Amino acid sequence: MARKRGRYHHGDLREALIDAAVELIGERGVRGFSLAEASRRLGVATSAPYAHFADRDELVAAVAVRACRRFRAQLVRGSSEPRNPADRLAAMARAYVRFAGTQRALFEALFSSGLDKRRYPELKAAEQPIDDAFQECVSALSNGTSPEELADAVEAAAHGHATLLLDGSFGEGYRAVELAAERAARVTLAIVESRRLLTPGR
Amino acid sequence: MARKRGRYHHGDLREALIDAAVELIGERGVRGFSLAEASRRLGVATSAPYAHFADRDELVAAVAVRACRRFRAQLVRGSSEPRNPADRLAAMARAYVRFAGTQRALFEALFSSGLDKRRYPELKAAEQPIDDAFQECVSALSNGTSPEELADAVEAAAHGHATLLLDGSFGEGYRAVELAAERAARVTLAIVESRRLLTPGR
DNA sequence: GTCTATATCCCGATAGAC
DNA sequence: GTCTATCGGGATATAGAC
Repeated sequence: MARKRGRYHHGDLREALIDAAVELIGERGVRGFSLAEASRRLGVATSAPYAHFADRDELVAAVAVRACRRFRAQLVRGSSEPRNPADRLAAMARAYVRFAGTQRALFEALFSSGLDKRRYPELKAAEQPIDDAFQECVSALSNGTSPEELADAVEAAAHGHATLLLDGSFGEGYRAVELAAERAARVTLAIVESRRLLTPGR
Repeated sequence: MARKRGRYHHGDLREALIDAAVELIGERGVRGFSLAEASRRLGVATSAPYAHFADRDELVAAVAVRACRRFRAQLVRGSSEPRNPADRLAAMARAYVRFAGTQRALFEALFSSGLDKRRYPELKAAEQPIDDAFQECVSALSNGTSPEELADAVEAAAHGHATLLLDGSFGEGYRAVELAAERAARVTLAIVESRRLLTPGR
């Protein structure tokens, strides 16, 4: 835990770099993030990171992997209290948007990094639990639709609200986050109620 | 229209730069776009663009403005044929996703550029007609909800499908685009049907 | 409006010492 | 595992000629 102190890292530089990356992305966005500046912040040589990451993108991918875990945790926690399935799903959508609004850097690393995810199988693997969380939450009310389609629909709706929130469409600040989250929750309830329309094939 | 020909531009370099930017963004994403390379493609000096744009971001913003116009046109065209309001709205959501899938570069310039839109009032102005298109389409069925909330909900749902599509969540290629577009259209119908849930206040 | 030339800066990545 | 040193590349932006 000797971060930002001396010139030498006897701790876990790998973890420290991920922390620094999150900070930097939070301040300037993924676009303005560089390996060199992360090193400077930690007081290590710009070559030091290469002992832990093959290149810049690999560090960003590591941030994304961490994001997946936190994200899933927040989704599960946020949706645990309501009793009935529809409300749980709506709470999950709300948690989804709140995560984007409050953990902007992590959300960006996950969805706005411009990374080619096909090149990072571990990231793909880390994303799966997020989908799974929706699936689980949905399984109790799949009557009338395939669970996959309902889960995907809700996830997409939440995702849309989240990204538009980060784009400024809901305004700025705490109020904007809550507004977007609430909207996403309501849309979720609407989708659930009319879920039979999601699979018109039958 | 003497693009890519000689060394000197007697035409409209400003427009040519926007064209080149669209091409480049399409090939490497916004992230990998540079003013310098756009110049190189056109065979002009790297300093030439500065006669038309203050900096790199201003060119990207110009691309985004063009994107707004095309986007709106496609939304309006795509949603003009169905007779009843709900189907029109669903068609608009479908067109939204198709635009993202087929005009990737323009969609990225608009939503994944990392631009601070507050700095580009003309861009804000150019975005308005897109919201308006949804508003108009929604006005015929606002019974039970405020038109704004219904329009925003559908827009967010479409946007979520669009961004997840570009992220690869629906797979790659033509099939993926149509799948995502169809899903967005169905979700729209579900939202419309249960739209009274969007405004629980009353 | 465009060119040539240039200044500056930053970044990614590697080599070799400790 | 980290440092020093360095190479090579590319980008932004300006100055001044045509």
